[in-house]
Amino acid sequence: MNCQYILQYLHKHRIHISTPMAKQIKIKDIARMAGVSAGTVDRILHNRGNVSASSRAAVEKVLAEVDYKYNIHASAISLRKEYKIDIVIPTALGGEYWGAVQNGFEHALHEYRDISIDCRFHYYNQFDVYSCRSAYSELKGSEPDAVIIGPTFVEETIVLCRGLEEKNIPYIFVDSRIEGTSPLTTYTTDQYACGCILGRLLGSLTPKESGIAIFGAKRIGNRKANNSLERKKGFLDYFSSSGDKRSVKEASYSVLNPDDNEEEVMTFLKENPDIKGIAVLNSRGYIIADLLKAKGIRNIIVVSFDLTGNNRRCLEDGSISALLCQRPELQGFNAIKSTINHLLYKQDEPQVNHLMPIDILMKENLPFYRELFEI
Amino acid sequence: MNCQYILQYLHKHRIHISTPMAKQIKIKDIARMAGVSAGTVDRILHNRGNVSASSRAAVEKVLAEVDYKYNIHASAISLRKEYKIDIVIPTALGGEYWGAVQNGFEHALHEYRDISIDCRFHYYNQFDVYSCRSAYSELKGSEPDAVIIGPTFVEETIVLCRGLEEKNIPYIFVDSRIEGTSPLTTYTTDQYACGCILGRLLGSLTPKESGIAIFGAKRIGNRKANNSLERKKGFLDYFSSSGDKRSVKEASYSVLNPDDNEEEVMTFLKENPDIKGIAVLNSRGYIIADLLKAKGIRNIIVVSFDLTGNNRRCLEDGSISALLCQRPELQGFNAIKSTINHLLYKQDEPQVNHLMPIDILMKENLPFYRELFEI
DNA sequence: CTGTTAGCGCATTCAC
DNA sequence: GTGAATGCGCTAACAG
Repeated sequence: MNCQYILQYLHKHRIHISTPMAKQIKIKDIARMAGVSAGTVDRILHNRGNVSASSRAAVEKVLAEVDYKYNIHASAISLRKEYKIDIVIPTALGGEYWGAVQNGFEHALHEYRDISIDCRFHYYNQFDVYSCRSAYSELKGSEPDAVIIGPTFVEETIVLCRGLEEKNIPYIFVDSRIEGTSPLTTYTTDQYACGCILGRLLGSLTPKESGIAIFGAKRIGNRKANNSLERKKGFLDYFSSSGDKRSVKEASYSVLNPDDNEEEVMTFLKENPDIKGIAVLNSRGYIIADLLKAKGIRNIIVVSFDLTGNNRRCLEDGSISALLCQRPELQGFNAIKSTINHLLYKQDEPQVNHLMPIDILMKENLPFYRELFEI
Repeated sequence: MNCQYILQYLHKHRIHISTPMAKQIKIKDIARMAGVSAGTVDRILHNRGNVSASSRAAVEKVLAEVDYKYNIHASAISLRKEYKIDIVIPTALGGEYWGAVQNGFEHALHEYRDISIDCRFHYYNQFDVYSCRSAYSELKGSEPDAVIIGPTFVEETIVLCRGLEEKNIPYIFVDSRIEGTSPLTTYTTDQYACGCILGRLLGSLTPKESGIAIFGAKRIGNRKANNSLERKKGFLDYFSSSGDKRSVKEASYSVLNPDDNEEEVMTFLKENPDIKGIAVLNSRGYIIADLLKAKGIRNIIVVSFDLTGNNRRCLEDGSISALLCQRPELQGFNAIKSTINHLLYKQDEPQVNHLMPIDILMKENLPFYRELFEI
C-alpha cells in the first residue's frame, strides 16, 4: 500500500491529519553529519572549489539523504552584492500597455526591495525602429548582470542578443519572443493563438458573409512589429482553415499622427462597404473605435488587444466589443522575479517559455479587471 | 514646474534617467540621528513601552523625516516565533475546485517556507452541513494566531466567527464572503456578478425564446450554499432586467449520489422540452454535461463554473460551452500571504474585500489556462 | 584544502 | 529607561 492509496483513502473518508512543518535542516547540521566544517559545506553548495574529494563525497552523501533548502532570508542579508539590471522596453504613459508592464517591474522591485538591485531603464519608441536601435546601443558600454528586453523589431533584437551572449550576460524577454535567440526565460502569450482567438471572436460577433478587416500600425522605418506579424498569421489561418470563409482586407493607421487616419480609414471603408468587423492587431483599438464613433458609424464591430485606459473606456461604451489581454503586470513582475532567482539563487525555472493566459474581456466582466496588480 | 510635468516631458521626449535605489536607512542610522541606542528605536517601532517621553519625541521626529522600511529578511531570521494557522475548507481531490485553492496554500507555504508556520488543515464535506459543523467544532480547543475559512454554510460560519472574535483571533475568507462577519480580508469573486455574466453568456449562446434552467446541488441537511444563492440572484436578475425575457426553471441534482440524477434530470427535461440552455451554479457542470452526452442530447448548451479537471475535459469536447473561473490558486496563495503580512509585519491591506477577476473560458483560450499556478 | 571568524540588520535579553 | 550584547543562518574572507 503506497502513499497515494493512503492519501486517497484519507480523502475519501474525509480524514485529515495536521502536518507539522518538518524542521528545516541547516548548513551546520550538514557539516556535523558529514564531519566537516560549515565553510566546507558552503564551498560545495556554491561550487567554489578548494574542496578535497573525500570531503566532497562525505557532504554529498549527506546532501543526498536530507532535503536541504537554504534559508532565503539569511542568504539575502549576508549576500550584500549589488546587482545591476538593464531593462529596455517601449516608452509608455500611464494606462498604456507598456505602463502595465512597468508597473509589474516596479511592483517586483518593491517586493524585493531588500535585495540590492540597481535597475536602469532604457525606453524606445515602439513605432520607430531608429529609436529602438539607439536604445539598444545604449547598452553597449554597460556591464549588467542581466538584461530584460521588451522587443518589437526582430533583426535589431537578434543583433543585441548576439552581443549579450558574447559577453555572457543573460537576458529575458517580456511580451514577445524572438526566434533565433536564447533567452533565460520568456514571458509572453502565444501570439499566433491570440490571432486565432481574435478571429474566432470577430467571426462570431459579425454576420456570416460580411467582410472583415485587420488593421496594423504604421511604424517609422517601415518595419513590422513581431507580435503583429504572428497575430496576423493566426488570424488569417483561422479564417482559411475554419468553415467560415470571409474576405479579409488589410489596412494600416498611424498612432503617431492620428490626424492622418480619418481620411485614409474612411476611404478604405468606402471602398470596402461590406466590412462589418475590424480587428486591430495591437493595443490601439481605441483609435479606430473613436474614429468610427466620431463618424457616426455604429454597425462595425471592433476587437483589439490589452486593457489600456482608452480601450477600457471604449469597451464600456460599447465601441469595442471584446479585448484579448495578456497579463502585462504579471509578465513584468515575473521577469524581475526570475532574474533575481537566477542571479541570487541560481534557480532557473524549468520552463523556458512562460505562456500567459489569454483573458477574454467583454463589457460584463470588465469591472473585475483592475489595472492594479492582482497579487 | 512640478514633478508631473517633468515626468511627462521626459516621457514625451523619450528621455530616461537611471534611478539608483535610495540607500536604505537602518535602525542604527535612526538611533544615531536621534541620539539614542538601537534598542530604544526598536522599542518605539514595536510599541513595547519602557521609553521616556524625550527619547520617544526625538526618535519620532527622525522617523517623520526619513522613510524607514525595515529589512524583511533580517526581520524574518531574527524573529523566530512560530505561528499557528488553522485552515478550514471543503475536502477536494486533485483537479477539483478546492484542490486548486489548496495548491495556492501550499504554493504560498513553500514560498514562505523560511517563516515558521504551523499550518493545520481541517476539511469538511461541502455537500453536508453536519460535516461542516464538526470541522468547525474542531477549532474549539485550538488557539491559533489566525484562521482561514472557506465557508459554505452561512449560519454555521457566523457562529464560528463570533467565537473567534471573542478570542480575538483574526480570520480570513476564501472563495466566499459571509455577511455579518468581520474578516481581516476576503478573497472571492462577486458572486452576484458571476450570476449576471453567466446569464448573459447563456442568453447569447441559446436561441431567443428558448427556455433555460438553473441547476443547484443537493446538500445533506437541505441547506443552500452561500455562493449558489448569490449566483442565482444575479442570474435571475439578469433575465428579469434585460430585454431578454425567458422562462427560467429550477432543478437540482446530486453530487454525492450521481446515479440518482439520470432519472430525475431526464424527467425534468421531458417536462420542459423548450429548454435549450442549462446553467450549473457550482463547479460540477461536468456531471450534467456527461449525462446529456450519455443520453445523446446535443442541442442543450451547458455553462458552469471553475476549471476543474472534469470541466476542462467537457469544455474540450464541446459538451460545456463556457466556464466562469475565479482564480482559486491565487485566492489560496493570497490568503496565506496576507495572513503572514498581518502576523509578522502588521501590514494590513487597505482593501478588505479582494474581488478576483472573473475569467471567461471557452474552448479557444482554454489551452493557456494551466492548472498550475501562474506565478 | 580547511576550520574559524566576522559581519549582514533586526529582535530581544540582560545588566546597569 | 536604556545601551550593550547576543544570536538568527548564511556568506566570504582569512589564517593556517
